[in-house]
Amino acid sequence: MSHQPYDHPYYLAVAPPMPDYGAGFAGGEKGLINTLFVSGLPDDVKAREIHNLFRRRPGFDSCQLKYTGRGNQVVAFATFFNHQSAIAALHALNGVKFDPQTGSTLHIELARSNSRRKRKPGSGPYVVIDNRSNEASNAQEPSSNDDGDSESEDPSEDDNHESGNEDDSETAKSGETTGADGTAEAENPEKPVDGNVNPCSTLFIANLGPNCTEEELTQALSKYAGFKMVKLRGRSGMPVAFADFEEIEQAGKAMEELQGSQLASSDRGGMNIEYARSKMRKH
DNA sequence: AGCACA
Repeated sequence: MSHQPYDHPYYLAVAPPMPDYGAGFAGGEKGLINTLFVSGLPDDVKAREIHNLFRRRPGFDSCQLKYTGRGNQVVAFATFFNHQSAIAALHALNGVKFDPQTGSTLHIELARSNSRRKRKPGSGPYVVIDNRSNEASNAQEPSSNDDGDSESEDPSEDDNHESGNEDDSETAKSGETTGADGTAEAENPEKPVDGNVNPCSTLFIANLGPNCTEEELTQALSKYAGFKMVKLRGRSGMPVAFADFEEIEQAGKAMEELQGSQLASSDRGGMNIEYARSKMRKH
C-alpha cells in the first residue's frame, strides 16, 4: 500500500554479489563517488536549505547549490567524506517532500564525479554557483549575482557530473554570506554532527520490518565474503540486528551494497546499516 | 533514531 518506488540502478536489492562502482567509474576518477546530485528542487531554494538538509547526515562534508542557467532549474551537490555515507544519505533523503506547498520531491542520485573542491578551513560549509545570466534566454533575476567575487582560491571546482548540465563558467561564492538571507548558522562548519563513522567488523542494521527473521537476514548477508553471523534484537516494535564479519573491509562492503535495500519482510523502507559501536562479542 | 551479546 504505502511504499516508495525505488528505481535507481545503483543498488540492487538482495541480488547478485556484484562489485559495482568500485574502480573505473564513469569519468575515471581515482576512487568511489562521495558526492550526491540533487534535483527536483524548487527554483527559490537557498543554499542554506540544502545545507540544513544534509548537515545532520553522518559523514557529511559540504554542499553547493547551482543555478544551471537553463530555465529556473536549480540543482545541488552534497559531498561526503566517504562513499558509504553518501549512499546512506541518498537512501535516507531520496524522494522526500522538500516543499509541502508544491509537493515537489527530491531526486537524489550519485553524482557522475566527485566535487573537486577541497575542504579547507576558511571556506564555508556551502557554496553557490550561478550560471543564470548566460544568454538572453531567461532573465528572471539577473541582479542576484552582482558580486563579481574572485574567490581566488578555488577556481576549478566545476562539475562534469550532473545529468542535465553542460555549462562551466560559474561563479563560486563562499557560504557565510548567503545573499539575501544572511542567516548564517552559528555552528562549527568543520565538524559535521556525525552518527557513527567508525569502522567496525560488526554492522548495526536498523529499520527492519517487524516480521524480519534471522534466517532472512542470514540469507541476504551470507553472500558477502567474511560473513560470520547475525543476531536479531528487540523484536518488540522495531527490531535491529547485528551482523558480524571477519574483517572491517568485508563489513563495509556488505553495508555499502545492502544499504537501503528492502528485505521481503520490510514494510517501512530499506534497511539502515551502520558500523556497530562495538564488535560482536566472542562466542 | 533505534547499538546487544558477555
